[in-house]
Amino acid sequence: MSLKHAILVLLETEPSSGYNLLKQFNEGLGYFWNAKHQQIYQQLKVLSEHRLISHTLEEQTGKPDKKVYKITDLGIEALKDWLLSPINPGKVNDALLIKIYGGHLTSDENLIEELDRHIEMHEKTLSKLLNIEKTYHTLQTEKQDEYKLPFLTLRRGIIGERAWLDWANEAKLVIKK
Amino acid sequence: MSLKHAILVLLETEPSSGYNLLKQFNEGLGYFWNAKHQQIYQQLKVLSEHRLISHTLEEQTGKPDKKVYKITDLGIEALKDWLLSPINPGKVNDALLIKIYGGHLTSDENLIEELDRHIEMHEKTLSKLLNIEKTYHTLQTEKQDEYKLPFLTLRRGIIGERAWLDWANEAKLVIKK
DNA sequence: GATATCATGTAAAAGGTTACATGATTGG
DNA sequence: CCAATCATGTAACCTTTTACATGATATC
Repeated sequence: MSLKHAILVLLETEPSSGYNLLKQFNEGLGYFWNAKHQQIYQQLKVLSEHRLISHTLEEQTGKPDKKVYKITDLGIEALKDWLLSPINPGKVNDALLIKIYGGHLTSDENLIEELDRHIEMHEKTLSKLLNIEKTYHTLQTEKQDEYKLPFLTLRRGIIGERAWLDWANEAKLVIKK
Repeated sequence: MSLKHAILVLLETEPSSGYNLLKQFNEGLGYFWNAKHQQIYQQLKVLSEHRLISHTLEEQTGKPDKKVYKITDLGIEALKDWLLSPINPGKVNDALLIKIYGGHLTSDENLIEELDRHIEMHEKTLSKLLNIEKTYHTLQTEKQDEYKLPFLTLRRGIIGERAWLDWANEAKLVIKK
C-alpha cells in the first residue's frame, strides 16, 4: 500500500533509477520496506502517470540506458499530505512462526536447522546495519544531525534484528531441552 | 502467501469456525499472522476445494449457524510437506518508518504524535501478550511442555513488542533533542 | 566458461483490502 | 436505544509474486 510513498520519500532525498531504488530497498536504509524490481518499475510507471515523478533518460557507454526519476512539486505535495495522515501499524506476517507453532508435526532437527538458517540471515543483516551505523558515527556533528531521521530507521533495524536473534537463541534452547 | 498454512496449523490444533480463526489471528497466539475475515472465508473455500479441510454445519439457537472446519488427512500431509520446506524470512514493511525517514518534510509535533499513537497500540498488544504468558506459567509442568512451541511464538511477540517500544522511546528523544 | 552486476520491462496469477450485505442477541 | 458480539459471505479493486524476456560488461 505504501510502496508509492516509500519511492517518493527516497526520490525526495535524491533522484534515482528504478534499479538503484531496488538496491536501496535491499540494502540498509531501505530496511523498512521490501519490493521486487518488477513492482518498482510498475509503480514508477503509475507515479509518472499521476505526474508525481518525472524522468530523464541517461545514456551510458557499456551499460544499458538509465531512466533517472525525480519527484515533482506535485509529488512533494502528495507526500506531505500523506505524512500528515495517520499511519497504520506495521504487520507481522512471519511464516517461520507458523512452522514453530506447528513444529510438533515435524522433527526438532528440522526446526533447529531452519532456525539456524534464519539466524545466519539475520546476523548478516545486522552486521550490514552495524557497518552503516559505524559510518554514521564518523560524520561531523552537523551531518549527523541532518541525517538523524533516516538514522532512526537504521536504529529500528538494528534493535529489531538484535531482538530477533535474542528470541531465536531462546527458541533453540527450548526446543533442544 | 502462507495464510493457508497458518489456517491449517490452527485447525490441526483444534477444529474451528472462520469466525473463531479470525479471533485467534487478532488475539495472542495468532500474533504471527494477520488476516481479515473476508480473506479467511475465501481461503477456507479454497482449502475446502483442495480437500485439505472439511466442515460440518453446527446449528445454534439464538446465533447464526456455524461452519466448523477441521483438517483432513490430506491436509495434514500437505502441512507436513510444507513444514519440511525452507521458509522465507518474514518481511518488514513498516509505513511508520517511511514517515520517520521523510520526517523533515513535516513537523516534529506530527512525528511525536504519530509515535505516541503507535506506542499506545504496541503497549496494549504487549500487555495482552504478557497476560497470556502469565496464564501459561500457571500451568502444570507437563502442560507447559506440551505447549512449548506455541509459547515460543508468544515469546517472539513479547520480545518483538518490547524491542519496538525501546526503539520508539529512543526515537522520541532524538526527535525532541 | 560461469557468475555477478547493470538495467529494463510485460503478463498472468495469487494474495489482500475495501465496500457492500444481512440479521439476531446481549449488555450497558 | 446504541454498541458489541456472533456469524457468514460476494464483488471490485489494488498490491504483490512468479514466470518470462533481453543483453552487455566485468570478475573469478
